[in-house]
Amino acid sequence: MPVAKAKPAPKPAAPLELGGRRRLIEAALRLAAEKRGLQGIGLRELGREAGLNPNTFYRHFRDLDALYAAVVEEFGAEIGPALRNIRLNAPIEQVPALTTELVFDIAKQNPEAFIVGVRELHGALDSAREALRRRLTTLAQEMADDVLVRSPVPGLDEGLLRELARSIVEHVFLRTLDYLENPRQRAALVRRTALFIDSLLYGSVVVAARERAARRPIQQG
Amino acid sequence: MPVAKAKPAPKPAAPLELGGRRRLIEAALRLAAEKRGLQGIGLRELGREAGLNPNTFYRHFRDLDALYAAVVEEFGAEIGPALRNIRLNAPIEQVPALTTELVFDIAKQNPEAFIVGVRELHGALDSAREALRRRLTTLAQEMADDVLVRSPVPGLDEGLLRELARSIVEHVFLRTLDYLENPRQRAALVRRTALFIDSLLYGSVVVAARERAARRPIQQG
DNA sequence: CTTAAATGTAGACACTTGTATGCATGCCGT
DNA sequence: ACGGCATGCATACAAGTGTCTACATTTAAG
Repeated sequence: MPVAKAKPAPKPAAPLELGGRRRLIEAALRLAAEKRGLQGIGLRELGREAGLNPNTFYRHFRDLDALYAAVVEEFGAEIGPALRNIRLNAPIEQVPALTTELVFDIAKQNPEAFIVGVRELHGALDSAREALRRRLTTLAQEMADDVLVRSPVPGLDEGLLRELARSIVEHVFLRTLDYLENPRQRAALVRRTALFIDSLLYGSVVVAARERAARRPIQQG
Repeated sequence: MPVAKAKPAPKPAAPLELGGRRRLIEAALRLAAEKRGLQGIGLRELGREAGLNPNTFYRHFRDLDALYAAVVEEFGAEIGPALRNIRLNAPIEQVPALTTELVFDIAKQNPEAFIVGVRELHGALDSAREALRRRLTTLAQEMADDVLVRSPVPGLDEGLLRELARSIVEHVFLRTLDYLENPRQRAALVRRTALFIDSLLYGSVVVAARERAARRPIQQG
């Protein structure tokens, strides 16, 4: 097997049974997370990282945009059910911390996917932003639904709740980046994130009440 | 003046009095905002965008990291005093909306700086993240100080307030990206952002009260 | 006015890049 | 067993890259 003229960087020890496509996706995650983001990866570099010929790329992906789509598609794909399970079953006052712990656990298991996914949420790739936004919107809608089931609050606008859920989900995912960068601060991050969630939810009740009072100031007794 | 062999892309109409360094910084912002981020820019492409010879880059910057530092340094540099002016002088209930409006106005005047700055807040460049974090931390500390001046709340931990201020500043800056992408949604974004700020601040009072009650449940009468 | 510094440029070099063409091998379906 | 498909590879091409050396022009200081 002829050796490339470039200095032979040791190929990553990818599991033998992984197909080329899988290897390319995981190589892309590694490179994007530690370097310049998805778009900073050349496909020759990608091939090297995957242990494949650069041309093999075109056997699995039409172009780099197709690779980006595949990478982003995986982000946060299976996190929803686990979050809902906690929200619907755990003691209510523990839900913020427990759901944050879960997201942190999953991030720890898939650090590159989280780093890349969260960064691209506001990144330069239109299609990636759209796909990731849909993901977060879905998670937020599920959260709002669960909150209404467990803690029905009369007068709380469902749209408002969904709105705040969207901000909460975004916030928690951003915190995974802080956590991955400083694993020793996990406990503090969980505490602060839970506080954030509590503050936002309790505050929304206060704000809603104030708005109702502003609209009909005489109606209380 | 010899013409480059590459197809002659029209040079941007930069003000004639701008020096080379300034042109390079602004070219970097334009390219980073519309393409692949700071690290996706080659310095030949940068030179073309700035209307300069690629080698001129080395007359102003030691390397690309030095350029990145210069770009990031400018982000949000003068926004603090204007925000404080509003927080300390406007009617309290209007502060969230007015400060959000101000940030949106400044973002509209400097869209590329905001796009690049906010993205790099969680980007791949360690030094950029650090510099931007310091910027946001400073803005958050000023906000917390101003809130304590205008709305002193007995028992509200100052550390907690700073923490939430940090989340608020981050959230507002993220919303500038939404605004720049959809200028027609400005009013809705301002309303929602103001609601977020109110909810977080009011909620923190509720949460603090609940924590005090949990610690000494008998002390109230 | 002169000199030094600042700033811009041309040309060259070695290297990398994305992508095309064609070949090779293994697997799967008939 | 055979043909088609999937998958991997080698080679080549044109273009772009970062950075070097040396020269030129403008500006500023003495």
